Amino acid sequence: MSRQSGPTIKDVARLADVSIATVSRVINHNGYISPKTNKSVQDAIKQLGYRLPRHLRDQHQTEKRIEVILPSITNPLYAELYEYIEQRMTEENYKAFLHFDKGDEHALDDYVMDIKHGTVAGVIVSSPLKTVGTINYDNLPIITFDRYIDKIPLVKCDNLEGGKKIAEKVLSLGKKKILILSGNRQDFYPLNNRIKGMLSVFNTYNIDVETNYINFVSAPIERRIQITQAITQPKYDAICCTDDITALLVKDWTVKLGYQPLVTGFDGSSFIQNFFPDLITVRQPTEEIAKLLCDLLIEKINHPSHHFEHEYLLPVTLLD
Amino acid sequence: MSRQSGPTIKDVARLADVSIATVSRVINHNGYISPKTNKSVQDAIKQLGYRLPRHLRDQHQTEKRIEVILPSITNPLYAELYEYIEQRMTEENYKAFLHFDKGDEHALDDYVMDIKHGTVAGVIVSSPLKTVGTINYDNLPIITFDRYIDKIPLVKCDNLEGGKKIAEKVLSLGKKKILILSGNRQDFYPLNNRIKGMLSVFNTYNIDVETNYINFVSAPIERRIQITQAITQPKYDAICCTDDITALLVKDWTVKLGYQPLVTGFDGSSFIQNFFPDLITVRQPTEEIAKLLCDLLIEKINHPSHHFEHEYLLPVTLLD
DNA sequence: CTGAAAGCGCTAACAT
DNA sequence: ATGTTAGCGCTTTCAG
Repeated sequence: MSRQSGPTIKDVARLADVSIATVSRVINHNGYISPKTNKSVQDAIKQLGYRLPRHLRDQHQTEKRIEVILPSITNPLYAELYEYIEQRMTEENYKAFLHFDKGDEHALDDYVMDIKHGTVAGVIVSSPLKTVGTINYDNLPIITFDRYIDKIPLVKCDNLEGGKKIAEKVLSLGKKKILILSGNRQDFYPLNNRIKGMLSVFNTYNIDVETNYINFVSAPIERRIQITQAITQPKYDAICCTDDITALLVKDWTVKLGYQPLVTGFDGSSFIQNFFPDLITVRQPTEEIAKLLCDLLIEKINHPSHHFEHEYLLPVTLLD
Repeated sequence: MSRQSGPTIKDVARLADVSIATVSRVINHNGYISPKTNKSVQDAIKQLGYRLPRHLRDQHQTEKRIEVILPSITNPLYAELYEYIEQRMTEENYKAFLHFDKGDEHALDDYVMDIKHGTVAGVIVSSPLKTVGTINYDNLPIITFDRYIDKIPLVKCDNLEGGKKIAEKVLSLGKKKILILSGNRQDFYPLNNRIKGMLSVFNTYNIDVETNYINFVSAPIERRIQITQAITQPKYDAICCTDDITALLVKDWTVKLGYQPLVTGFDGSSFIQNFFPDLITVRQPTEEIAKLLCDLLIEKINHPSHHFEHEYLLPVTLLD
């Protein structure tokens, strides 16, 4: 094996005139060390610019790793969520690592192995990953944001309530002919809670409502095309989208088409709040979601066999 | 040391009835292995769900790491840049890791050590990090996006040209009284090239131009406040901002103030192009920047002593 | 409080 | 083509 070129504890030990065991101890604040040797070792470390190599940092859990798997950070919702997660995890002395879902449904297996190898402390997922039959996920330190994966605890906002609030708002504005547009095929069937919430209200008032979806594609350009196909004529009073990005695209398209229905979104990231303050949408409490995800995960890391709910619901706010 | 709980190559070896060396060879596609043993080993690996632990994956460079240090991904420009970097690095069989600049100016040192330990392959930075005197950065696999850090090669778009294009556009629209507003104090002094470009054009035509800046703060809310302080009266024909986010904030504020100067931005991320198609701005070629960053870095990893320019300039497009 | 030494899971000569 | 064995840099008993 090629010898590492940076300084090792051996070098530090030699310089400080102690054994490598002692150096190890001061690095890990382990066992007792006399103030005197401590100082001389610290000095040697500084002088040589010594640092524990990464691979040993996670072999020995010096740096507790959390893997975060997201579909993309191009959507401000996820970008913000990740930044909050990263912040909180840092506060709690963990280190977050971001991964994108590459369409490999079995990606989770690898992380599970890493957990078993003791080399990652926990995982946060918000991608539609699959579970593998032979593994028991019950006591594993994994938490999900808004995705159902087997028995893994899930955190999400109250989508049903959000859908209702949107619908009520739309009704209060006197809209009668409505399209519910899902920005995502998966969410369309089985019907997701946002749509269910909207429908429950609309149906109560016998409102004329249609539903449609566009296939999920991350590139806005392609979504655009699908939207133009879904909305060809100005026949709706209001178009209720299941996410903000779709809403913005719809808004843009309808303007071009020369008609201006009410368009509503869903998610309400800070970015959207700041730069599209006029969009009627529902705010997912990103910061609170991140906090809860982290806190639950850490709880699960420390007490694998504690009882966890299958679902944690966070309240939602209408932005109008 | 606590024994790792996942299966090890030892287990695989036992099951496949070969030596651990053989298992190691099939894992690393090293040396010669008979098709027969290969198969039995592969089977054993599958059966046990064996996986090379992370720490060994990077100890032995099985997975070549690239560390990417960014200020934030809350700005779509950086979010997109990172996604492109991540994509390209994956294509090239590297694995990208995202880190946020935590205000620790000496963060680079740690990465340098990791490089020397052979445990990270390269680094891409876009944060104002400091360099440490004792280290020679010349042949180190580090590349910068739009930041001057000592002798590290830098990739950026042609900010000077971008500034000129913006100014020409503004003039062509007949604007006479202009404010150049920097969204970032650091960029204001020493004057950055975007502003220099604008000024060079405005001055040629003897246009009445003022300059101002707001202190950089990532939270848009705080920026808002600063903007309201910078722009209290409708005295400008046009306000040229050095980034899109600031431009959006300014636009929003001026509307509220009841006057509508021409507002221009800078960056032109896909997000902005898609959702603010009306904003006059300059497009940084994010994808090309990412590609160049990656390609140069990989070149530098493989040929540390090749000659590299100090600066690589990518062309810019006016979006109007 | 500190050092010697065994061991971690793996890779890489060196044999055969 | 495969096994044996000596490391790798560090942590962790176990003595003293």
